[in-house]
Amino acid sequence: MPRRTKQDALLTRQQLLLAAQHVFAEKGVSRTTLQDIATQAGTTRGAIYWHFKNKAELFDAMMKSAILPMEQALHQIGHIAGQDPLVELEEAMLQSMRSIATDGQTRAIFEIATLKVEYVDELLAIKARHAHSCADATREMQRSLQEAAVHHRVTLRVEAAVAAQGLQALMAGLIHTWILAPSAFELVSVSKSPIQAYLVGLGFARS
Amino acid sequence: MPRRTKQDALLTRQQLLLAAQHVFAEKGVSRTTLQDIATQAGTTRGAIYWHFKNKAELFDAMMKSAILPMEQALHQIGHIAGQDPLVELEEAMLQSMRSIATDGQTRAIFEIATLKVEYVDELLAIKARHAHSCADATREMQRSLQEAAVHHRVTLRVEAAVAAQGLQALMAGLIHTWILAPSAFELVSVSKSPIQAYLVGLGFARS
DNA sequence: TTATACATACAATCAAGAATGTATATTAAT
DNA sequence: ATTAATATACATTCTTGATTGTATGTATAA
Repeated sequence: MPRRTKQDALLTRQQLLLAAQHVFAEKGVSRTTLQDIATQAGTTRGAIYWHFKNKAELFDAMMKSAILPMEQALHQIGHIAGQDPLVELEEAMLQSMRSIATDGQTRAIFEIATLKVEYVDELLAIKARHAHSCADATREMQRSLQEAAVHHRVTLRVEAAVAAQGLQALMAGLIHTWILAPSAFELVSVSKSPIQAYLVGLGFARS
Repeated sequence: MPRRTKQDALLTRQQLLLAAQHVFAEKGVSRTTLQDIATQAGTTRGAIYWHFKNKAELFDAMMKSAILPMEQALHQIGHIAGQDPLVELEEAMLQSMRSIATDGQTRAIFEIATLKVEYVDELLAIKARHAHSCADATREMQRSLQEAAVHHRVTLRVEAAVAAQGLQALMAGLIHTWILAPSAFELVSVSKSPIQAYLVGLGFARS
């Protein structure tokens, strides 16, 4: 039955990525066999080896396909003209939390990235990419904080780069802690106050 | 040559744990074979199977042996009578950071726990233990924050439990981000200001 | 007709675990 | 104090299952 149309091929490729996401989240990356993924996708290993070189590249592609939309969404919230940059920053962070807490796909990706994969050998490149997007996020936050400082006419009590590093860490820590034990607290509602407290501590007036 | 003395046996056990730590940090848990660990320890797989049931229990024992001293150290810093609880809390957090940044053993453990292991199946129990000690730390922080609030005669601007959750997340996030890219910033010095900012944001006066 | 998009079959590797071997420390009896 | 008996602390060997990569088959779209 092989040799389907190009659209069909693209579809099976996407199904493979989706299947990989499911199985990785359930069994962890190292323990999922390509057979597992093929079965979940309703195909055979042959299809996987046609679309991807091996498990590492499949995982790589899966991560990219999942992270790209998130990065774009985060980057797009540069800032609407005239808006309060601080409110925008806060809202962007909480929005990220919201999607993690409510959207199963997003949550699965975070679970895999933080608890279900070992960053060694071929996967070290992916770790590097995570570090990179982490640094990017921090820079974005730094810019937002500086703009907000100008907008609110306050001087940051902490050097901007360090302040941004702290804010990024606070967000990452909240997410990480929640992923580790989602029933321990409600991500979005609990995140709000600490973020505001931190911003107040940086010098912004409490709203 | 077998049947050595009991002290010898205990020594090989500890060497196995140390070897496991090294190899796990280097190759990741799932990819290290028991042969790897045995070789690194200068013994054979027979020794491992004598002391431990399988790799999962060896990993479990390794984590316990490494985490117990840390937990004790953290718990012992309950508080010296008459001291400022806030200063003590800050100092305890920075001290943890310091040991992670300077002590190779501690750092290796954190690296394994955050980047080199997949928490699935038999290792889910260890994930649960992490979550548990995470919750413990948060409770300790909550207590410290409340005592500090009394001591400084301020009312927390954020509910104590939530404030503690935020503080724990901030610390966890800083550590996690640093483990992901140690060369990106200096853990101890960069952590100080954000922690203070957060505490100020909770309502404590800036010192 | 040819390259594509897979499915199927095959070979090779590899690690786990169990079984077994063995030399020595302990212990109890003499 | 010796010595026999036994349990200990491993080392070695073997089997088995699982997974990977590759090679080949094949029906169909282009």
